Amino acid sequence: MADVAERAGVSPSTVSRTLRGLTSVSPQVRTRVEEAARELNFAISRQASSLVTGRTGVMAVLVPTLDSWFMGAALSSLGPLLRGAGMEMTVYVVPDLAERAEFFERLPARRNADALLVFCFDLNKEETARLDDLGVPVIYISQHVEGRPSVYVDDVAAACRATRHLINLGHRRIAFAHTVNARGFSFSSRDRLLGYRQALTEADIPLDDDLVVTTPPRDKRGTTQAVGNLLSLREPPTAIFAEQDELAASLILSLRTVQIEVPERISVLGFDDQLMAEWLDLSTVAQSPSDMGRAAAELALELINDSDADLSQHIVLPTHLIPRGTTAPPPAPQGEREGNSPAEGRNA
Amino acid sequence: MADVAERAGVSPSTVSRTLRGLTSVSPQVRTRVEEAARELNFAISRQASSLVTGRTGVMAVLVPTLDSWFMGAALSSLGPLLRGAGMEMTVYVVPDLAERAEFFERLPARRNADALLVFCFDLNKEETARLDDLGVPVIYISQHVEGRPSVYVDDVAAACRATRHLINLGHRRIAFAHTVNARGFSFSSRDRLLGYRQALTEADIPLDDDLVVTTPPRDKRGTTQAVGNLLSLREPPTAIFAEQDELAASLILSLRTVQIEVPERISVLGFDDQLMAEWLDLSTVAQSPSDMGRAAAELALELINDSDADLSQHIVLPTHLIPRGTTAPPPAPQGEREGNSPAEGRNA
DNA sequence: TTGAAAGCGCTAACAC
DNA sequence: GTGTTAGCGCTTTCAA
Repeated sequence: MADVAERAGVSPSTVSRTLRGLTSVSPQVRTRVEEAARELNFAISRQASSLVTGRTGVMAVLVPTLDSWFMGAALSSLGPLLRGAGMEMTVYVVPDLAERAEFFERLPARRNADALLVFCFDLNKEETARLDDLGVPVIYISQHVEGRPSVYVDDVAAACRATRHLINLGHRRIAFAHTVNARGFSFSSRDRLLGYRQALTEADIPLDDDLVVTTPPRDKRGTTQAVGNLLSLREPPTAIFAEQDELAASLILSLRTVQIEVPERISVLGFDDQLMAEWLDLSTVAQSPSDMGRAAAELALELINDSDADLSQHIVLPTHLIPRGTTAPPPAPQGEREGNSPAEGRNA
Repeated sequence: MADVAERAGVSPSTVSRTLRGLTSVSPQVRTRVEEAARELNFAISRQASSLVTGRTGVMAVLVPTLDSWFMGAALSSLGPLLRGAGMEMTVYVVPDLAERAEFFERLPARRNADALLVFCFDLNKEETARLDDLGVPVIYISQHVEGRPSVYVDDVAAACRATRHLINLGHRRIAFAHTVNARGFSFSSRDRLLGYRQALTEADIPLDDDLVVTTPPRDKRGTTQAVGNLLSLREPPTAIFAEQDELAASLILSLRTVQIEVPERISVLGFDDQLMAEWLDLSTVAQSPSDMGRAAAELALELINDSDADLSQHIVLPTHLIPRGTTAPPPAPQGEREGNSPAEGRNA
């Protein structure tokens, strides 16, 4: 910077003012400085400036993985948005409990970011408290934390509506498939199961734990086995609600492998509306991770700038049921009908 | 830090030494300092320390998007590896040409990172030169840049082998499907086309531009249309080599929609071996983005520490042809046979 | 509108 | 093994 100042024949302060776009610089000086900076290929060191301003210009992002549709979409939308605000994005990938313990022990984001975006972690009280005294705003995405800024969809309601869709089609034996996650990374999954149960209860359909199956994530064999378990039940399901599209896709392919047509014999309903849902013509519940990312980033920027902004606001984004080709009425009418709620046609 | 020093009854230097894990601290003092640091919830400011050490502790990563299988896998493996080396990862998402121009204009990584990992960009000379004078090592991933450290797979050879697999099965009308990318983001795609052409030429199969189709990325309609174009050719293909699994998946579903069985009527071969390949039982060429990420990170760390390390080494990672259920011999023997190369059975 | 000087929080070189 | 001191590159008073 001293070099630039010398070359432009001004003081370092003036160079600083110019490069930060302050107005209190005469046009001629401004041109001279900018030219010198360009010639010397100069860029301000964030390290040095943040040392004095107290701002790092960094948005920290905590994610369990980047290898998922949700994270990819959410963070891709984040990047350009932050750039617009002059911020950079540093990403902490914390895939398992060991890394997680270490993260919370060392808390590397402390003093090294202006805000922290926490994605998809099911934090315990202690962890939340630890983040609280990070000294910067912490925004929770795809999870709701009491009294802290959060951005999420109402998974319970969405799953409930989705399940009702199946009920309204005439299904009464409805399975719920979810993936086992490492403990502490599965907020939405739990809520979706709640929604499923709620819909069944409302429709007076008895809950049957045999209909709730669990598979390891992204495991073809596990899915096949789950399908086998469901089919070998005395009264097998006529519909399966999968907690995620990926799982739904896997289920459909497993079912077709054993010559069970979807939706003729069994309906399958997903959650997410990611790309493969359209390809597979999969009925699903749409949510938009990029909207969530954007909302979270905007909220974070607001909290950074207004130190006295509302720290406990929750942004609940909408979901949409998208009926496609994998859900249809069950193959043969099930005997009992009496419990059917009279309202709500098929337009759940 | 001064607070910690005071609380522990030592000087700031000692605190610094302790927290950096230097050995020249007596055990008792070390315990006292660590305790004080914990009690005060103190963490070192990277900003301040990098100002004096000249190291930022940051690995910058330049990617076109995060919303893709390749990036997700590559960066997920990167995170923990960097953490192990005490580094953080800041990600620059540069999705289009406008953002790209701005990135290269401002070069925000300058002085704010110890190394830069450039993923999947097909850079021009000027851009490469601009990165050269960034002052830190720049590693190119999934692309080869002459004289610069690069990590990639041999797309030409892999595509050639893959095409030979189809030829060896008896196919002679082989289509190549690729996605249109924004100019400058499509290094591998180009190389895979080259490999395809090379294999055909070696087998004396005439190149036919009608067999090379292009679709917008992730566009169902575009795929459907491409399939339509291929099927309406006077002599339609009996096999399609898709530049990526995603595209292959989309093609298969399009084909099945119009009642064309895969592989009975048309074989489909992908590239990547991502999750959906296994699900769809898709024959494909496997590459490992996480290995590429790891190799790149290790190379970067080496270049950071050895200023005189070999700056032009290229790491070429292996690919594997994985024949699964979507490739089979063509339905009916094609008339002409004379051009067949005698070598190489079916074990391409 | 510009410059001089102080200092942000840390580390490194040197003394003890 | 520990403390003292100078200074990394910037921004920010304050004075001119």
